[in-house]
Amino acid sequence: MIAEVIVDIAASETDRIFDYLCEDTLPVGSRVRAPFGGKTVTGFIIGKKEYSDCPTEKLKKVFPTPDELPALNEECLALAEKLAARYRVPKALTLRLFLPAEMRTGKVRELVRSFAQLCVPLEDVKLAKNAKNQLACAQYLAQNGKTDCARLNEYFQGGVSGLEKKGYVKITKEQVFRDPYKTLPFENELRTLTPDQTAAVETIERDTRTVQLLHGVTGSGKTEIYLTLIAKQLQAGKSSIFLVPEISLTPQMLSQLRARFGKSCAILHSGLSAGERFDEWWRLRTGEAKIAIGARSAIFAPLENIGVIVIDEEHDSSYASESAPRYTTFDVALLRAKRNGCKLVLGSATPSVETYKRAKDGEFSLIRLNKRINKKPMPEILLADMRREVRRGNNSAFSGALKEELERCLSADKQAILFLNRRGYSQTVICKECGYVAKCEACDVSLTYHRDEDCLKCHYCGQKYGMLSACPDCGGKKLTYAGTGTQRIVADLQKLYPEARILRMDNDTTSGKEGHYKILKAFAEHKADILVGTQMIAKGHDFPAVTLVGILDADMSLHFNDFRSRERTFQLITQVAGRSGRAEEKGKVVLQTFDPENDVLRFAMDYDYEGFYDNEISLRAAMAFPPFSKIVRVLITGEDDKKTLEALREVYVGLEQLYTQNPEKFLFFNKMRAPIKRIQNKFRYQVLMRLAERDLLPYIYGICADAKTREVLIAVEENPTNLS
DNA sequence: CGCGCGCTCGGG
DNA sequence: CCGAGCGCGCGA
Repeated sequence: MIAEVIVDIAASETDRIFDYLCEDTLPVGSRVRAPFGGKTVTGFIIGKKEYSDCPTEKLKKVFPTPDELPALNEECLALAEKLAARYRVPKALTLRLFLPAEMRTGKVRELVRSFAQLCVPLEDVKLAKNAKNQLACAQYLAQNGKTDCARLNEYFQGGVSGLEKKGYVKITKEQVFRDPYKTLPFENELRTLTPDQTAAVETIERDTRTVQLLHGVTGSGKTEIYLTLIAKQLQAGKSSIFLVPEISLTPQMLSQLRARFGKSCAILHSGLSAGERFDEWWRLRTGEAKIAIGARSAIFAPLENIGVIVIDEEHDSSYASESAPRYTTFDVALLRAKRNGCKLVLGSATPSVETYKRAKDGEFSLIRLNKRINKKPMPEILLADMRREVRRGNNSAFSGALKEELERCLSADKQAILFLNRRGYSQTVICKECGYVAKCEACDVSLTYHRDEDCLKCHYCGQKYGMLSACPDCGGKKLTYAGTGTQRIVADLQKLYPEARILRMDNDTTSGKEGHYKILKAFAEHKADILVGTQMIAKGHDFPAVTLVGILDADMSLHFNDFRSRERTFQLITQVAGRSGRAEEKGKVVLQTFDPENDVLRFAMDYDYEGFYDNEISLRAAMAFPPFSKIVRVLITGEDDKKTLEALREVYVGLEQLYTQNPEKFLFFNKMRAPIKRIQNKFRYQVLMRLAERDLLPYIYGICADAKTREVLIAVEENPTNLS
């Protein structure tokens, strides 16, 4: 038979079907080895047929890999096809998404092991006198039966192969699984839910819409709802996908899930060894495990007959892929949900504005959980006006209120978390006396200081503004650009509280995930009193002894040069506040800002998501930002400046034509240098657009795909999270 | 993507 | 006249 093969080479030139001869038994979806242009590459059979249009003498034969099942099922193939078309990338790239990386890199050596077994009685084994190893090996096999060849070779060097050659031993290849679980007892039982939770589960099951948004305050018991939905599907013989932000796959959560679902669940996360991850993937593929749990990439889990897909912390930015194909997890999840006829459940305490709008518009079902399960109030948030602190002569990073609370906290032998946000190197100009922030007149987005040109720029429209020498509002001269770094904070803090044990966690000092985990563990065990860190300490961790959270520079995130900065700030504060007072003691949060009247901070203080949303959505509408438009950035990067510029020109010509033909569909269109002109030796240019409708997107992808060359990379980013 | 072919340029 | 270097097109 003829196999239609996609070779695993990520290039547009090879992105087409190549016909090969193959065995009739080799199913569609199989991974194969295919002779291709002088050497042998991996390929995927995406179809089979009787005849090929290709001249017979050109046809070569593919040979199978030792996989026990085709690596890709029909749904995966169809989905890979769709994604390749949607993002205009080679099919090899989208097919890869469905496989564990280990399968491609071949780093997993223990996938198949050889097993030896005697095939004649021991008495019939006739050997030369000096063949001691073979004899010993045969005796061992007679006694122990089928044995791993690797082990036999260790004991009796060369013995097995000698026996095999003489036909006394049969060698079979078998797949072995590593078991990352200590065999744990588990219960797949439904737990007792609160009436609110039960109602939520029932609504989700009853509602006919595919997408269900679960909007529940922190501590309202969303996780138990997900687990119940999944457990019910499991009982009905259906599989599930449960997605969480990478960061929240903490050891506690993992053991909780394993205790609940045992071997029925497979956990795909970066903490596993390559081999373990690989085996977890195969357990899903074979159907031995029916629940896939993991970060973004787990949406590609090789499952069939999916009963429910859950995306927890739906608003989390880690759900957007940052390299080609730049898929959004939601889009893929929706495709899979529709294909499987199942529900897609999104959960968050602070849904993204885009998602919430769709829910309010009735496209998604909206389920609210307004009460915390333990009925405890949310921690109280105190606002510390940093302008007043400056006026009083306090130029430190700590307000009087924060110091007061810290002292109270430390003397009660409780723990505190100090949080500071140094996202990127955005240089926002802020007046320390009145809280004024320089913003673009056209875009209402914070301006960014550019040292090389000594000017302020808007990253959304490229407009330049002169650098300020004094605050235009109050005339103050105390204009600053950046927040204080973690190191400085820790040093100052130690000076203030020489007795306190302080831990610091940030990307510069803490190497790798292991390091992070160690620090968090030490803090959880109360081996320190204060934890200072960035974003990463905000998520998912449970520190019962923490009664105080300090947010040192809320303005940093609030005035980031991004249309989502308000939204992110609200999410951040809500999330960080959730770290405080998780056990008996009531928690407190001190929120330091130069802009105490800011409405986002006010809404966050009151835990008023609805208020925040109403305010934000009208702002977005007024400025025509998403979800009322689509921001598209075409980023062109290359090492050779000339060739990169050439590619920019070509893309620009194509896009400009699109623009002049459909001016009414564009809210903004311009080409410019990327705000960071060079990263890792690559020159960067961009064409920035804001579209009123999304129907032009395929053309944009098309133009960019055509202009792509070997040395110049062209990326299309939809609603990008940062514009550097 | 990686190879080989063929064209070009430079040195002998 | 020959050898190294790069651009282009091909691969089933």
